[in-house]
Amino acid sequence: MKIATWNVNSIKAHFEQVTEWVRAEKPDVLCLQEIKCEAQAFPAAAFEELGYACEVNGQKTYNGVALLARGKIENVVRGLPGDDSDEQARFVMGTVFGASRPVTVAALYLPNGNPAPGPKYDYKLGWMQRLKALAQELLKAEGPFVLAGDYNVIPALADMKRPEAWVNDALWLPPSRAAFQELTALGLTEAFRALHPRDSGAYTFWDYQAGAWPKNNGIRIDHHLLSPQAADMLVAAEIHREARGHEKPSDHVPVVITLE
DNA sequence: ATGACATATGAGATATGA
Repeated sequence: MKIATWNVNSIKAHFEQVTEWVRAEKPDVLCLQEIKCEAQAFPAAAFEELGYACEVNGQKTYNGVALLARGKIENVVRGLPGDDSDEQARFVMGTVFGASRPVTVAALYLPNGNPAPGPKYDYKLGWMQRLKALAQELLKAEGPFVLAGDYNVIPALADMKRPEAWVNDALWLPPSRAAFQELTALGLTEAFRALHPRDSGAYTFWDYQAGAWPKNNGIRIDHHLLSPQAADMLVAAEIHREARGHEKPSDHVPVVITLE
């Protein structure tokens, strides 16, 4: 069972690239971030033709996430629990059935948090605490779940080309990393690093500016966090960096894990 | 240090991104 996550930076702007990739890779589950459209504007029919059910938490202009799966999606949750006043569309979760047993999958778009310090950074850290609370609840069921998406957190030095450029950035500041480590300390496994412990230089985002892509000046911020039961099923984790080389690409590339 | 580049909105310039 292949579970992909991809920040597509507008599904409208990159629709052809995304559907072409889906036809080629045939992920069983696809978590999309920054679709930048409301639910009714999401091209669900095109994905349904490709065999996917779609659950969208949409928003005009900014944010927006979608959970796509071959077959049905049940127990859908839109919005990260814990703050009814949060109107940003950054979370959708559901149960999918492609594997030997049901798997809960969340598509999440964690706040950027810049500039830090400030209210946007406070929002990011609060969001991460709510995500931790959700993970703690999910862990009680002792079943497989995957929290996949754009975390906007650089976990370690090996996950960026130019550490000096990120010293004061919300993606790297100690509280951001500490909150991320609180998630893994619960017992969650970060899939790519677990399978590629020494793979320095593997990135998932390259800025559009200043020739970041040709210089491989990237960062690794798109992750899958797995419950212990999902980690037991993990056999592969790959970054599809070639997607960044297309004409007019998203600034992020797909990351795909395989569970068996 | 700043801005470079890209997207959406809406029709020019601004907000956001990371």
